[in-house]
Amino acid sequence: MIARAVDTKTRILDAAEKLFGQNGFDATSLRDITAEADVNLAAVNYHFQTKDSLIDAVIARRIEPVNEKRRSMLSDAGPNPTIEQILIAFLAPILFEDIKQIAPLMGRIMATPDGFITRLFKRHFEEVVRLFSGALAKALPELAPAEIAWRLHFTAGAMANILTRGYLLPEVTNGLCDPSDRPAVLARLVTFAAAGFRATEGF
Amino acid sequence: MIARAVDTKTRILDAAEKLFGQNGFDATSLRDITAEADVNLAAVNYHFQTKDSLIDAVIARRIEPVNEKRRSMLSDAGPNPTIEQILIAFLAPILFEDIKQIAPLMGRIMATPDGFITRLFKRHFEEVVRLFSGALAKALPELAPAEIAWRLHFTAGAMANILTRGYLLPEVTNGLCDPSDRPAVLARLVTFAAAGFRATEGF
DNA sequence: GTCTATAGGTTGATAGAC
DNA sequence: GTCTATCAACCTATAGAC
Repeated sequence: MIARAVDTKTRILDAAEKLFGQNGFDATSLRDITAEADVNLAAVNYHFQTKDSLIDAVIARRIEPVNEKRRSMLSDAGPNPTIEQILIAFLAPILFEDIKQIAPLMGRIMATPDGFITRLFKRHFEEVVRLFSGALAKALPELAPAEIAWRLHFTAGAMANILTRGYLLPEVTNGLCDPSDRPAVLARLVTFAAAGFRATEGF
Repeated sequence: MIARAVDTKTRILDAAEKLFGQNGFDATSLRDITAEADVNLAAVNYHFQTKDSLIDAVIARRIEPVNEKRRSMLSDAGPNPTIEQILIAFLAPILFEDIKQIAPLMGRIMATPDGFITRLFKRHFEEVVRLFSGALAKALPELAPAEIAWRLHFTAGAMANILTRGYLLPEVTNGLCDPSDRPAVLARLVTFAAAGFRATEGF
């Protein structure tokens, strides 16, 4: 009998992460997951009790490292970071997570407005959003707090759209845009968002 | 017997639109829809054959008027519209559709990456995206076409985030932001995105 | 911890009376 | 066109053997 590289619980988490990212939480059944993981159906309920609890575990496993990276990058930028440094600290950790194939999952979380997922979203993102709002408010003292919140919301939406629908860009532009070149995507989004943050209120 | 205000087919479309917007396409069963519409389950299959076909009908009914409004607003702005005019023509028709309660549906479409919805999305949006990309390219001749596409993608993401997760802003900011004030939201997003479009490439 | 088997509920779609 | 009744397929979750 060939020993497995990882234990059943991790196999389930990996398979669930992949399929949730690909097809969404609703559209992925526990049977899809156990087939992908090559484990028995009942193992899911043994390790995670319910499907909702599995979703929670899948998300929690990935979000905290991203937020930790955000905090450390923001901290590394010193006591008076530029807007660009703040935006990079906010965006780079999640954009570059693609390598581990978890960006689709993050995109899916951003794109699922249902109550349960929203609660997870708030639980894991609210604190880091407050941290970055504070940093941006310090870098842009002339901008009202509400305006900071709005513009961070816009930036997060742009980011989410890359994660969820980035693949559409090459199709619409006949290959002109390449969403898989993450450093270039990051540079573009930071340029765009930084200019947006520096804009004078009203038009 | 009290005559109904609208026929069964329209009642189904209205109920489906409402529930798809609220809870998503997957999470809304045909039984949910027929209960909301107060019609018989079999009526759905009689009028629309399949659920996918119903989804198509619901989306098609709303998207074309929005795109028509976009085209006419862009046309009304004359042969050399400003970036602000172009962005307003693109954003206002969908942001102000909220009054008819269809913004949740639009947000849901933007936020559903699954294959079938994506095909509908492309079918109904690709042409108008090309039209506005062309207008922006004309207004910003120094900007590479790929850059136009990227920045319109960012703007659409910000817009989608308002439609899908705008309700989070008052919660996170303790009521500082009011997403229901659509003219103010439009002004803010246009200010933000116009500055982003005018940004110099690279940082 | 892992399995088989199944309970118990939902779904989309249809057949056939009226 | 609208109804009742129902099918076949799917789902999550669990009980109980090993």
